[in-house]
This record gives sequence, structure tokens and C-alpha cells, in this order.
Amino acid sequence: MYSSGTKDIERHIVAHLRQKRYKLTAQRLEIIRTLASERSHPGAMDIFRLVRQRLPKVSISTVYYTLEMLKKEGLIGELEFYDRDNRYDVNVSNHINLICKECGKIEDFTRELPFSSEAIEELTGFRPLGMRFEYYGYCKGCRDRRRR
Amino acid sequence: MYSSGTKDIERHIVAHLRQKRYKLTAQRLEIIRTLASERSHPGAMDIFRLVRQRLPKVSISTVYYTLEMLKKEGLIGELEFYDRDNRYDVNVSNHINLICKECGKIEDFTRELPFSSEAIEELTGFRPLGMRFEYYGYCKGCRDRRRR
DNA sequence: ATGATATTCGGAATGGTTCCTAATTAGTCT
DNA sequence: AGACTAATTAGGAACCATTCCGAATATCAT
Repeated sequence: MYSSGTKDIERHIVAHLRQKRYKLTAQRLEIIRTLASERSHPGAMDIFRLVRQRLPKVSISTVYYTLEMLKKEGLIGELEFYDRDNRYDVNVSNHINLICKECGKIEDFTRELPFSSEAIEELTGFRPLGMRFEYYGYCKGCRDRRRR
Repeated sequence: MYSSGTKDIERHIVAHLRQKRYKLTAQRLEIIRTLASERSHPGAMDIFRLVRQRLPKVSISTVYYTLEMLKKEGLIGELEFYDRDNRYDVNVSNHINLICKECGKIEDFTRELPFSSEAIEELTGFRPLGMRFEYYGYCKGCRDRRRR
């Protein structure tokens, strides 16, 4: 699945869009390629800058429009922040994100999660549809740099 | 602790501030009272509106300034959202928030959590300092309303 | 090739939060 | 009680990533 390579992810997304009769524009294909190869949870502006290297006339609106569409199709996940850029990820599985307060890097920590949606609903009546688990702290690199 | 009443929380916060030599203004005391009694994770604007009922001249800047100070003192927690008001909570323990997509209500779900900070650091080298666990879905009320 | 419709682009608008400055006030000291 | 001083307040401007808008363009089905 997500251990698969860049090309596989790209193909998977493109196939999905083709099947749903979305138009495969040059902008769209570049955005998808960028998402598939950048596993660092890029923000819209990161994607914009990367795509612009190949398509100098692309607009940031197009990036947002495409990300919104991919999100609606369930092909990417969005991590929303109020005080920094939102970040995007082709890993749409449930997992914990480890977010570095120093360098902003986001790592995935994929493990069995504590409470199933069913357990939550049984206990509280609340019906979970999505989740977001995050730890904030220092990544290995920044931790070691601070320690010195 | 957090099963304690409104008055206890209020007293606890005020005592902490007095000890740290913060000025106990009327605005500040009202904001604290509001936070202690509103357990619904109010936003800055909610607090502003409530406080203004008693202090009609209070400004929203003051609310933000005070919330920031209380946060720095570790007396309240802040839940930040990019697409809605940030929300504040006198419950500063680690817990899962259940956030209703329909009515915006936020409930606490306080249980043993899956991975300790120590376990995370051992496994990944990432040093967690804070966390944020959320489920998004429908609260009991909204779930039942939709079901009908 | 044509037509219908989705997509793109650029710029304007949005809105919760932060920033700025001058005026005010709580707490302290005498 | 009065004066001092540093923190706090009020009000408004600024911020800025994201969303919205309308007109131009390009994709795909036919």
C-alpha cells in the first residue's frame, strides 16, 4: 500500500481520477507527482513552488483547488494548523503524527491505535468518523542538537 | 482534581496568579470565572460575549491577552483550529477530545492513553512534549437527530 | 472539429488572531 | 492617603494562509 513506490502511488491516484472522469491537466499531474514523491508532508506553498519549477505559470489557486479535490476523493489527507501552513499526505491511513516544534518536520508513527471507533461510540454515544493524533516535541535531530 | 467544582478551579487559578504577582483586574477575574464555569470549551469570542455581559467595555484584545497569559502559566489548555475559533479548557490533563462536526461541541474522553512519551522516544528518537488526540464525528445528540 | 463543462488564473475578500500605541490601573512604597 | 511604576487595557490596524469570484482557457466525449 503505502510502502509502495512513488510511481505506484502516482498511478493509483491517476487511475482513480481517470475512472471518475476528472480532467487530467498538466497542472494536476504535476501536483500529484509532487505529492507522491514528497513524503515530508508538504504544504500548499511547498507544492506550489515545486510545481512552478516545471510549470512556471501555475497559480496557487489551482494548487488549492486540486488539493481540495484530492481530499474529497479520499486520495490524500490534510493536516490543518491555525498557525502554520496546512500539510498534505498521500498516507491516508490512521496514524499518529510526530511534529517537530523546532524544524517543522512531520513523521508518521503507524501503530495499533488505542480505541476503536466502535468502542468510543459504545462508551459515549459519540460517533467518530475521523481522527487526528499528534505528538508535539523535538525530532531526533533537533533533540540531539539541543542536547549538545 | 477536575471533578472539583467551579469555585475550586477559580480559586486555584486566582491563587496561582496572586502568588506570581499578576494584577487581579476585574476583566481578568471575569474571564477566569467564565473559563471555570463554562466546561464546553468556549472560544475567545464566547468568553468575550459572556464577560461583556458584566463588563460592557471589555475588549477582545484583553480576552486574548489574558488567555495567552493563562496558557503560559499552564492554567488552561488551548485547542487550535485553522477553520474555526480556537477553544480553551481548564482541563489541562492529557485526554482525547471528541469534536462534533455538526454542532461544534467538544467533549473530553479521559482514559489511559496508548503510548507514553517514554515509549515513543525509545522507539523513534522523537521527544514528545505535548499531545493532541481528537476524534471528529457526531455527538450523541446530532447522531440521533440525523438518524431519524 | 465542436460543444459542454471542468479547470485555471489572478486578484479581491475573508476573518480569527496578533500587533501596536496611548491611556489607565493595580499593587507597592513612603 | 498620595505618588510611583510597570503591567494591563482598549481600540483599531495589520496579518496572512486560505477561500472566493468571474472571466478566460483547455480537456474530453461525441
